[in-house]
Amino acid sequence: MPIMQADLRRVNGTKLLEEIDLPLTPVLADMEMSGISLDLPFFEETSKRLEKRMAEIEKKVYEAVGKPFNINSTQQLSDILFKQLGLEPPDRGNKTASGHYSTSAGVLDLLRGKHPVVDMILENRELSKIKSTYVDALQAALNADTGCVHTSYSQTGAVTGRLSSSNPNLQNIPIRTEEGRRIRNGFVASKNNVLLSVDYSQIELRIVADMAQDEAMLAAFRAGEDIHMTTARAIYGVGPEAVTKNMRRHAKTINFGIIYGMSAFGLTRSTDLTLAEAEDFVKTYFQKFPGIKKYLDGIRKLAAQQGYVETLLGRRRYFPALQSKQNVQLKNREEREAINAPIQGTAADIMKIAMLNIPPALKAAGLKAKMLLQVHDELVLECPENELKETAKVVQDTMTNAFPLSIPLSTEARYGKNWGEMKSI
DNA sequence: AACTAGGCT
DNA sequence: GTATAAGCCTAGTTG
Repeated sequence: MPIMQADLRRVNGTKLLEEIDLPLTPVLADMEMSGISLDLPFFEETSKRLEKRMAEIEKKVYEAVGKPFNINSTQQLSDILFKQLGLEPPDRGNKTASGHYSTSAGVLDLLRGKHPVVDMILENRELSKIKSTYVDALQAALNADTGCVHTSYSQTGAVTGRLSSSNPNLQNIPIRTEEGRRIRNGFVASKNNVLLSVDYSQIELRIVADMAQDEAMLAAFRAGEDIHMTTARAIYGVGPEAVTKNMRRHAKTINFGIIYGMSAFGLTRSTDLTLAEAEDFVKTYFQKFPGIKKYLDGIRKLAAQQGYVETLLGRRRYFPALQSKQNVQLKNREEREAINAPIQGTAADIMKIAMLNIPPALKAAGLKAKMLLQVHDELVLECPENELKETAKVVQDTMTNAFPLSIPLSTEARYGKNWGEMKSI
């Protein structure tokens, strides 16, 4: 840790609220008050179904390893896999701090096919996460008077200026897996209303393009191109027809990597590329987007000189270790943080401005919609069905125009009776 | 309270 | 030589 998290929050916390941050508190208070409706019977049924399935898996696991144990204990599982069953720990046997071999999903994935218990554990892990953190916790958080769950937003919960959400956290509701995504079906619109979700498309990459003033990337966004497709064409040097799914996936990973200050080595960790291939891609990427390269070098230098970086709106984040060359690891880490902070922070600033502007814009248009949730680049609202189109237009316009960059911001809107099954507008 | 794991943008 | 992708919140186990 470069800085104690708590210290940074305290130091910046005062500043954020008093000097820099936007007067968002009443807006957040309204959202917390509104909450979002839960389909309680749905959660009750899901809980039962998962419980039954997990009991089946548990039984099979005990049979497969020859004895019962606590399936939720990573230590017990580690001993069973790597001592009792004699499986070989992959990854040169990296041990956790407690001296056990890791049983993380990444490790288990590499052990697939070596023993039948591995797949069972993986399924159990997924289901147990969903049940404990979501199905059960959300039911417990349901307010009986309102029929809604009411989160708490913190304006100073993230060092970058993002909001955070807790008790319950509604910014990490599953979506990636099929079973997880189903949880969203339990978040429903209240009577006669629909949910409307509007998110910014690739806002962070647009911010990078704007800050770096990289001509090629700006041009791609101006032309309304699929940016990952454009990147794939650039790094592979092929035409649009020749871009395969895999090429686009690699390009997407690189684009994300840029935002996080990732290295070529990091690329090999999240793709199937070899180090040589990854290095080659990064080199080509910077040749095709020279403005990005210049920008990244510039922000590293600036952060070291000043000891801080700023978002487009002047939100600062300090990096005390960056100026001393003592600890290389710490310095590298702060360097990555210094690259990410203005990007993530500017996106947060823009979203906050939009959230300030939306309620008055809705009011001026005579619309009844209410903002319910914010998930960093997404807003979830609720509105009467017959006001859907008009509401979407007001929200999208407000978000698009929240803060002008040298390229337009773009949004996508979806609606539905629940958060899991939404259609494009 | 530390550790491990895993959910999201 | 070593580690290597930013930012969060929550649950279960362990000592």
